[in-house]
Amino acid sequence: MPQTVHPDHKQIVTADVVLLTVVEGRLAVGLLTRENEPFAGRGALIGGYVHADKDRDTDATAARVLRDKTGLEGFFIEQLATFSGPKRDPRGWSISVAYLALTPLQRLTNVLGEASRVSLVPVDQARDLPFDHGEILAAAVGRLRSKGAYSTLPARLLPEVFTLTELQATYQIALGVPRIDKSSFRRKLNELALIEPVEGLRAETGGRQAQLYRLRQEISVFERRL
Amino acid sequence: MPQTVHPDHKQIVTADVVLLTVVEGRLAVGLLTRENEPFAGRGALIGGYVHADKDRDTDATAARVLRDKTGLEGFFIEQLATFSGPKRDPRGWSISVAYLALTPLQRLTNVLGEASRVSLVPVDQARDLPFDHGEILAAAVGRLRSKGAYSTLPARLLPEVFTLTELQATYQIALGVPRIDKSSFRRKLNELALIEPVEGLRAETGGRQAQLYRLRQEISVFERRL
DNA sequence: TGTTGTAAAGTGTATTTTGCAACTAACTTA
DNA sequence: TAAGTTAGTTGCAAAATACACTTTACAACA
Repeated sequence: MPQTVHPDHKQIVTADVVLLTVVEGRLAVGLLTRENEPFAGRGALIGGYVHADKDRDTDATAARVLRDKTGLEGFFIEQLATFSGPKRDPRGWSISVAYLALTPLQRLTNVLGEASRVSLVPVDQARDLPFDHGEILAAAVGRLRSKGAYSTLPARLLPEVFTLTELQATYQIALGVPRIDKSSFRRKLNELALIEPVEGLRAETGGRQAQLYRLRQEISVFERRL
Repeated sequence: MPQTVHPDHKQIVTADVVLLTVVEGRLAVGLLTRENEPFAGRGALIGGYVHADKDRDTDATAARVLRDKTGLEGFFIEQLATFSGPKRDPRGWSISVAYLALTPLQRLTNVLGEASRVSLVPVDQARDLPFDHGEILAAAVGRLRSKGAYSTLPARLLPEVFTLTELQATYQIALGVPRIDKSSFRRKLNELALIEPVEGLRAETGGRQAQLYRLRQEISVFERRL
């Protein structure tokens, strides 16, 4: 904490959101075409200035920015890390608190038309992002991959109600692994009591109907032994 | 990232470091007696303003602050999280990038005398810290506890060279568990090839001399299955 | 209406990992 | 040289996990 007088440097303080979802079995990031300089016309993370007068904290900035730019609210969002330095923004020394947001694709359908500026790009094709957004995206994907293995993060990529097959497929995509064993996966879900069944079955496909489940919101991170 | 004109609010941007070590078998945090208002005379985390002109990024701020206030360099340090809001600092809306630093107690001996302003307080006795430093401390301890179980973080609380018994004791303290099984602990260390023996034995105590080891720097985080 | 295709859900078991306890080794002290 | 202390190893039972296979439930269609 400050020991000396507040220095007079004007610092750019922003929040940037990495909005991830699953498109055709692949992780995709929501990018916004920039209207203003710098990098006007390029696709970048969803971000904006922190407004000290109206934002309770940077979490609120992230939520506000997401709401303003997509028109939607209630995303799952958590703080990722903070990026800073003189080079990352051509306007000068800047600091950006980055957030990871996860959403089912279904929520975004209204936002994706021609009219909107939001586009979804597979994460492995999102190259040459402006600022240090490539680095921020890599950190977000890394967080999802590593924390996903011991948390319910990947479930946030699905609607509130889902089948176990959908959940497993989503974990596989989020973790970037080819295949998780079905019985192991379900055994863990039961042991940890992460999910609970809800009324109703899902038909959709040609076979047996699947039981629907939702997250039991209490638990989100579980333990590992040494 | 910014879409609009840079707002004119002057935001306080700081870095705060949670310096943890082990004192008499317990986790302790390094606190600094504040010289200036607000909270002059109280013990607080080691922090300072980000200087956009001389700090490469906030990581550099944290390292600089730690060096300036303790006179020491080369601490293990990693970014923790960022705290912000209008209330946490009485001077106004502020944002603080918090860092977790770990050190062996031995490194601090010169800094702890009467002359120095650094004091070590057991983490469970560090109550009523100024600003939101209590919350930041809790986040740091939480990070060490959770990430410690699948990383070499706890080893950073020891000197570069250590015995396996010391390492195990340190893991137990860092993770806050009463006892880890000796053979399981050593089996894992070997499987993961986290450490390597160095020349020399440690006598110290009344029994058999212990082989000395150091971290193999390549690996710091290891995996778990689902 | 019975056969076939498909996906969900459950079962059995071999294998791996872990936890516990005892044991051997090396050194100090008296 | 006997007793005390800590380091390091080993064997085995119990638990957790991965893999293959079976059963259940539904749709489509001859």
